[in-house]
Amino acid sequence: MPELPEVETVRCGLIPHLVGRKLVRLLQRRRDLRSPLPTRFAARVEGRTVEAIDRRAKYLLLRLDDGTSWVIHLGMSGRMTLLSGRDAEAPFDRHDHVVFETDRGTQVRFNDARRFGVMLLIGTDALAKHKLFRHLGPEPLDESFDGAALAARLAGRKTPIKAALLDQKTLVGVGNIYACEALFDAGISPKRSAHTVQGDRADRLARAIRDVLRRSIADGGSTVRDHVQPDGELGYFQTRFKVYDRAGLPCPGCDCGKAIRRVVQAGRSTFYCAARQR
DNA sequence: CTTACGGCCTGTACGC
DNA sequence: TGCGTACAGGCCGTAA
Repeated sequence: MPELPEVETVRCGLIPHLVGRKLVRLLQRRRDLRSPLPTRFAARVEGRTVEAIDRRAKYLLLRLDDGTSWVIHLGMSGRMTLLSGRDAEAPFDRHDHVVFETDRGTQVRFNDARRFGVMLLIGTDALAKHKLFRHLGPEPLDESFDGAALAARLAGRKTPIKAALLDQKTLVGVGNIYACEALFDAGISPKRSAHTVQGDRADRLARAIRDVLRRSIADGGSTVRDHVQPDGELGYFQTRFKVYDRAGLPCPGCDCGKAIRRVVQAGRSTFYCAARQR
């Protein structure tokens, strides 16, 4: 489900309930996510205190007090929901794969119908060198991310700019929705060869990426089908989409009067306005 | 090194 | 109603 804004929304929803709390019980209801859950998972988590929750790319990082990071990726359909009191006694859904509780009685359920999600326990020192993290590009919301940084990552690349934005080696956190939206906001065609996005175009695109991600976080992310905040609230940024999933509707950006088009690039739907985006 | 593609899963929407 | 198909917010491994 989640791109950067959805993961960030989940992170912020979990922090008040988990940071400083001891994890007292973990139930593993099935092991076979994208990769198998950690061996002796419950024993390695129970009794640990969560010191912080960070995010790198689309990964949540629960920092435990024994120097390990509990790495969680939500895949396409993963959710983390908080339950307390009576609600915590509700029967499990068939896709509630991992359930855990804190010393304050808060229950967290990790639900992931498609099982593209990931959970790992990795020593915090070793994280940056781990194969899942080693090749990740820059964080778009870091202060140092700007047009020049983006342009440097795009130099020499012949793939379409849309595909380059989805590649987490270029930059992290952008998925199909926000790639479409950012390209629209920047007025750049998704088909343009990535290496031609330099100078002013790269400045506009870097700014558009940062803006769209920030505005979505402010709205609690986008609830297209799966995303819910940990407290059960929906996200609302989908009401502000200008092109994503709007094929055939009029372009909202100018008076071009053209309809939003849908094409397939790298196996994913791209939505754009052929008049406004060059 | 880069790029393209199949595959991983389940659920849902749609056309017949 | 059922059935088949296409598609869905991600990413990995492989091959060229």
